[in-house]
Amino acid sequence: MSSTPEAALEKVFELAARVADVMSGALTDRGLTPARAEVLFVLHQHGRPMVQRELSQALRCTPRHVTALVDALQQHGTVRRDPHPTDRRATLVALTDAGAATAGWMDDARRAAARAILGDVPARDLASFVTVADRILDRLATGDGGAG
Amino acid sequence: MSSTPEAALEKVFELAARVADVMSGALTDRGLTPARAEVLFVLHQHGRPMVQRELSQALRCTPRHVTALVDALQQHGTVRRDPHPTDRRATLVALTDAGAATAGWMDDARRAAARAILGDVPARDLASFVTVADRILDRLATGDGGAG
DNA sequence: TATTGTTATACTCTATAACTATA
DNA sequence: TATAGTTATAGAGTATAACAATA
Repeated sequence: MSSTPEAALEKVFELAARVADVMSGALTDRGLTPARAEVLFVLHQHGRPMVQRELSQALRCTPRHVTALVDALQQHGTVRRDPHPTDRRATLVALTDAGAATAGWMDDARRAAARAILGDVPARDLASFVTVADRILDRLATGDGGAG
Repeated sequence: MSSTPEAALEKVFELAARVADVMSGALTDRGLTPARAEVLFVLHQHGRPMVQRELSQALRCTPRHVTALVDALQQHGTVRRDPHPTDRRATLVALTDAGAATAGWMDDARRAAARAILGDVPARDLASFVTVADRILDRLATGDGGAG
């Protein structure tokens, strides 16, 4: 078939856009945006409260943006700001009970979506898929992709 | 190894984000944003000037946004507004020489990047990759992904 | 002097609604 | 009455720079 590098790369974009659309819709229903949901997800995966500086690194965004995201989530009731026990400059961001519940739902929804979409794809194809994806990621991390 | 549906879906996101980062950087060097570059690309692929309404459909965005994008590109010198020959309400958006050159460069850069990243990936893996991707896209187009 | 988070400012993406000119 | 594009307005993502409190 048309298994050219160009076609494969285009698939990546198309896929990400479509899947993101679906997820974004589900998030909107819960009063969340993708960026804000990502904060909850990161906190959930980390398992403990995080300082905003850590969040800005994990999210690859500016401290300023973290301030805005946490402000919004605080109003949303899913996140809480606590004083850092030893460093009075820092702020600890923790999931509230509602936030933990939402993060748990996102976790479940992700798994459910993945299984619904890919559940009956042959394991061999899945493996090849992941292999190629990892290869691309390696290339991008190591050298540049030659896109300059 | 970890060829679970969850892992595969996560790869899609990671990939798209990283590749988009690289491309976005190259675009910024030319004074373009991804959304604006997409306008040039669509015009380039279409091969002829387009009415803004057509652009809004092709780009899946609002007419309002098209106005803003075309405004910016006009100032950027890559796009031109011409009166529609028969419908005086409509505006034809055409690539300027500079715009055509930029679109050509994007085309080349995309191909070059795809080859640089995936050029030596076995054709069999590439084919599996595309197969899985198409499968996901089908699922998303047909039913929902079960993400609700 | 360096770091954490904030305020100030700005640009971009994106959407809805109201309006103008034309069909 | 319907359509093409614009102005008006708004929320959200994202960035830089200046600044306050603290280390």
